[in-house]
Parts: sequence; C-alpha cells; structure tokens
Amino acid sequence: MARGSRTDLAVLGALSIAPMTGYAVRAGIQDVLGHFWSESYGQIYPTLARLEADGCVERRAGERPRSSVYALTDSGGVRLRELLAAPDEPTPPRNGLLLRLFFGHVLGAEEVARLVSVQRDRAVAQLAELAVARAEIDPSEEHGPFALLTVSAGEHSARAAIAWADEALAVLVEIVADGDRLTTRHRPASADAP
Amino acid sequence: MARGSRTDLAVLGALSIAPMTGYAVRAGIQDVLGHFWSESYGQIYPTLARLEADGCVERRAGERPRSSVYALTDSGGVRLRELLAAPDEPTPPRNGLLLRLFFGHVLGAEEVARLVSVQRDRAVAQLAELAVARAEIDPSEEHGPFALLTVSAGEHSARAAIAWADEALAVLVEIVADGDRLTTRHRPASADAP
DNA sequence: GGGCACATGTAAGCTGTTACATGATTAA
DNA sequence: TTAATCATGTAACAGCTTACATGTGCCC
Repeated sequence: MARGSRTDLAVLGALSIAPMTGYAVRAGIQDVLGHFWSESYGQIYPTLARLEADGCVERRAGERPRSSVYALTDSGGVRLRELLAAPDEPTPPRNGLLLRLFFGHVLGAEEVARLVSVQRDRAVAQLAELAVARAEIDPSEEHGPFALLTVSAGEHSARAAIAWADEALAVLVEIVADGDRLTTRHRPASADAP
Repeated sequence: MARGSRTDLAVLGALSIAPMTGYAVRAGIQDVLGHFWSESYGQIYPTLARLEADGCVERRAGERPRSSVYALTDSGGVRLRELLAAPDEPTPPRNGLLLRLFFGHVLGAEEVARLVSVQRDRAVAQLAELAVARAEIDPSEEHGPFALLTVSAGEHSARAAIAWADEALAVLVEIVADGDRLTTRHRPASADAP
C-alpha cells in the first residue's frame, strides 16, 4: 500500500461509521482512534476534496451555513475495502529513546535512567487512559470487539514498556553503583564529610 | 527537542564511536541501530555538511580519493550531550494494523485474522534477529550494557506483539464461528452438498 | 573485464504539521 | 456579551525517501 493512502483509509473508515463534516472526522479520529492514529486538518480537508473528485465520497450541505457533510459512496466503500485488505507496510523504525540509550555511555547512566523513568511514567499514564477507553466501548455493537482488540494491543504494548523500563532501571542502577565503586575505591572506607 | 535534530543526534552519536565517512555512518546506523533507527543518504550528507558549517564535525581527507572522514569536534561533543539529554518527544501515533483492525467489521474477521497473522510472523522473525544481535554484543565494552538494553526493549516489544496477536486471533476465530452459526442456523442440520 | 562494495552528492516528490485567516452558533 | 465550540480552508515549512548521476578500488 502506498504510504499516501493511509489518510484516505482513516477518512473513509470514519465516514463508514456515519456521514459527517471534516471537522467531525478530525474530532472522531482524535477521540476514538487517538491512541493509535492521528490526522491534522491540513491532511483531512485536501483529502476529502480529492476523494470527492474521485467519486469516493459525496458532499452535501450541512445543517449550519458553510458546512458540508460527506458521505461514503459505493465506490468509496469498494476503495475502503481495498485499502483495508492491503497489508500494512511498516514504516522505518525511529525510536528516540533507544537512540539515546544506545549512546548512553556519553550521557551517563544516571541521566539515561531519568529518560527511562519519563518513558515509564508515560506508559503508566497510557495504561490508565486505555482503561477509560475500554470502559467506554459497548461490546455488543458490531465493531465493539474490534475496538476492544485495539485497546488490548495498547495495553500489551504499555505493559511491555513498563516491564522493560523496570529491567532497564535496575541495570542502570548497577552501572551507577559500579561507577561509584570505581571512583571511591582509593578513598578511605570510613565516611567522609559530604 | 525539535524534531529536526534527530538526524543530528544519530550522526553525532555514530561519530562519537569513531571518525568515519558518510557512507560508513549510514552503514553503521543500518547494521548496528537497524532495529530501532534508520537514516537515508538524502539525510546524512546534507546533515554532515551542516554540522561541519556549525563546527560540530571536522572533515578530513579519507584514504580513498573523493572520500572524506568526519570526526566529532569538542563543540560537537557538547551538542551531542545536549541532544542526548533532551527528552524524547513522542511522534503522533500511526499504527496501520490497528487502524485496519478498528474497521474490521467492514473487512470481515477472517481477513483481519490474516493481517494479524502477518504481524505475528514479523514479530517472531524480529525476535530471531534480536537473538543474533544480542549474541554479537560484547558486554564488557563500555557501551555493551546500553546496547543490550536496546535489544531487550525490542524483545519485550516483540513478545508483547506475539502475545497480543495470539489473543486477537482467538477472539477473531470466535467471531468467525459466531458468524457461521448465524448463517447456518436456518439450514438443515444434516450436511448439504458443498 | 565484470561485478560488487565503497563513496558522494542532488533533485524531485510525498507526507505531514503548524499557524494563520475567517466566520457562524451556542451556552454561560 | 463573551468565550467556547463548530466549521473550512490554505500557505509555509519540515522531514524524509527514492532515484538518479557519477566515479574508484578490489577481487574473481
């Protein structure tokens, strides 16, 4: 799947739930898909215009002045299924924390531990947000089970991040301790003034 | 940290290991950081030129004609530590598999299961690659322990992906079974011709 | 001599964000 | 009345990939 069609997929998917304005598409993506997807207005409005030109969506006057409601057409439905069936080609990896960690000896273990703690806190916070999201899903709705699976993916990922962070922090504490042992080895064993 | 400095961080980090050519920087990032970072030539060469103009790296003639070896300067070292200490600001989430999963009722549970299987296979393959990477690290080297932590992060993440995929596949099988039950309910219990 | 690894660079293009400009409607 | 929300769009810019152009050195 061409990378460019990912916004198409998100927008067509949103319109498959119900016809709505561009503004509502954005709000829906932020609120409902927020933990694994994002789109900005700068993407959404041009995308809607292009999809309309391609006959994938139909534009109708909205209730308010200057507002338009977009609805999925038949060929838009076909296009949506095409995009859904296409395998997800992974983007090149770019993990800023691991990049910093790899060059950790330059920065020092203590500073690295601080960065890892920040990441751990974020994962804990995400777990709490996911619990809220989970509670808001109605499992009897048609896409309820699918929504629950996306929440579950986030939870697995967050728990793994926490477990790793704990492991990493333990290792980093040891590295700090070793450093202390090395620098204090030649000093008297009794406590000096701080 | 401005997003734009992430390539700077990767390049300066590479040069903190040893002075090398742009080509070697790219190869090093691909081979050593490959499981969590990537850079293309289109980023590396302009970045090196800019870092040289800023006085962060020094360019010297390499052994081959037309080749240059870049080395970290003192101010480059300072810049590297600055970038390393800056917290990693997370990029907006974009998970193509979860996007597809969320709209799974449009595609059907069986097709979704196929997509999840592909993801599971990828995670299994990654785990194998990480085992190789782990074996190649010398833990007595100064950055050995840090490199091991990056491998460990990959392993945690891959194992979580596999566990989630197994859970998801089990749920999807049930959804398929429910669908079959509903569609066969009104047919005779005895086997019809296929 | 042919192919591969080494080596440098640029141009075009795509994806995406941010900030801005503009204005109507509604709830406090 | 005034602030928040609803609503549409664009322009500028940032980041990144791909493909191309170009050439050297080394090994089979």
